[in-house]
Amino acid sequence: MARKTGSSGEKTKAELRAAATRLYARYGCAAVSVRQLAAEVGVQAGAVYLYFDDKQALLFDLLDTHLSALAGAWEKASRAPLADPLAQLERFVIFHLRWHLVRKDAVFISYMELRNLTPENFAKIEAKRHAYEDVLDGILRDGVAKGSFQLADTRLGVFAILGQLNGVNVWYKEGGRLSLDALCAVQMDMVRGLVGMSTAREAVEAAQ
Amino acid sequence: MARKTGSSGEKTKAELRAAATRLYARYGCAAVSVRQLAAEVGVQAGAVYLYFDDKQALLFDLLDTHLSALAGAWEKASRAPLADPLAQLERFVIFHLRWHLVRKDAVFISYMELRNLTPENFAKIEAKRHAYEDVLDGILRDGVAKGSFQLADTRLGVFAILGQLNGVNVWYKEGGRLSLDALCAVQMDMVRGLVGMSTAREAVEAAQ
DNA sequence: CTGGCATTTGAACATATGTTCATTTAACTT
DNA sequence: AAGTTAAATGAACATATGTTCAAATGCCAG
Repeated sequence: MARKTGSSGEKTKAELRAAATRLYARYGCAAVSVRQLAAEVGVQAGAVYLYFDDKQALLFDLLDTHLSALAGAWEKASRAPLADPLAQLERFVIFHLRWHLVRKDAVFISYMELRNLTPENFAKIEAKRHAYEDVLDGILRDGVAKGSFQLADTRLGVFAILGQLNGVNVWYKEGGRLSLDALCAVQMDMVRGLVGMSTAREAVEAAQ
Repeated sequence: MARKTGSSGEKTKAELRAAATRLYARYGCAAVSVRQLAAEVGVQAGAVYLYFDDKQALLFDLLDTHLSALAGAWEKASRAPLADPLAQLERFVIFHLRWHLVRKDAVFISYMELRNLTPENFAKIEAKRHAYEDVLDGILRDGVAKGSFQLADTRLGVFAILGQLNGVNVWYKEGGRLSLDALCAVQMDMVRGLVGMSTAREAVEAAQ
């Protein structure tokens, strides 16, 4: 047996990407062998090297694609200008939650497998992540400048908010006791408090 | 060569634990071989099996020790009764930050290597982590019950706060622009806002 | 129907892996 | 000084690893 009936290069490559995302998230990149990955797609180990130079290139491809897609999606979502810092913050929070919650595996990998990148690849990925963090930083700075937010340090605010939001990925299960909309509302409520806008009470009452 | 001069079982075991914590945090459990670990301590691979049944047992030992120590430390730190929910919350936040910031490697492992545990071991570790989360949940419930905190959902509050605080472990470097005390103050400030106590403005002004 | 191209195999390579154990040496007891 | 115990070796085992490549097969244009 050699070439399979109905085979296509792009299809196999896409399947490899998807399988790698799934397996790396579940077991870790180092714990998944090329043979396991290939088997998941129904192919021999050697076939993987037709699409990726080596294991490192595949990992980098996954993270790089993920972060580029994130940047693109935000650019699209933030096209309409908003004057109010709180509205900007809300747009960011909801975008972030929704985008990340449907990409749990990729998100997980993009944080956990950083240490398995070569230094050059690591630098590239970090630069993209940094750019995304700067988006939120800009919103916070704007809010502080306009007197809407009270934050002693916007950089710490960025990490606090992203830490809070990324935590959701760990425990949130679709179809649980909380709908996605309700989740977003509660999270946004806490973020609003975090940045020093104390409209929390009204929001709590509205949610009850 | 067999037994080395000045060797002691407890010492070697402790060194193995320390080396494993360091290496696992840096490269991941699956990516560190028993030989690498042994070499880090200046010993042969076989020696590792005098102290741990296998790789899994070593990993479990690290996580279990870590979480037990956390529980013990909190019990000690929280002995004095506090009536005010905000004071309780402040005690928790500062305890959490200080305890975790000097154990970065162990903390990192205790989150990242969960997936490499057997199901039984995983369950044991999760139970301990859950117990710790319940501490914070209790504080939040108390604060809500007494009308101090405004939170739509204390469980989500737990995850939000722990997410925020654990994020610190990723970026905080000792000797950076922020002292540990200043860090705690800013973080507590944001937590205060998050739970709906809007004393943020005064704190910001005090910090300036 | 045929020839070239795209796609995949399967075997092979060198090396690394987790784990076991008989053997050796150091330290402690008497 | 002799005998016992504690600590560590180093070689061996079976298997798994990432990676390469000539050969084989399916697809499509002429």
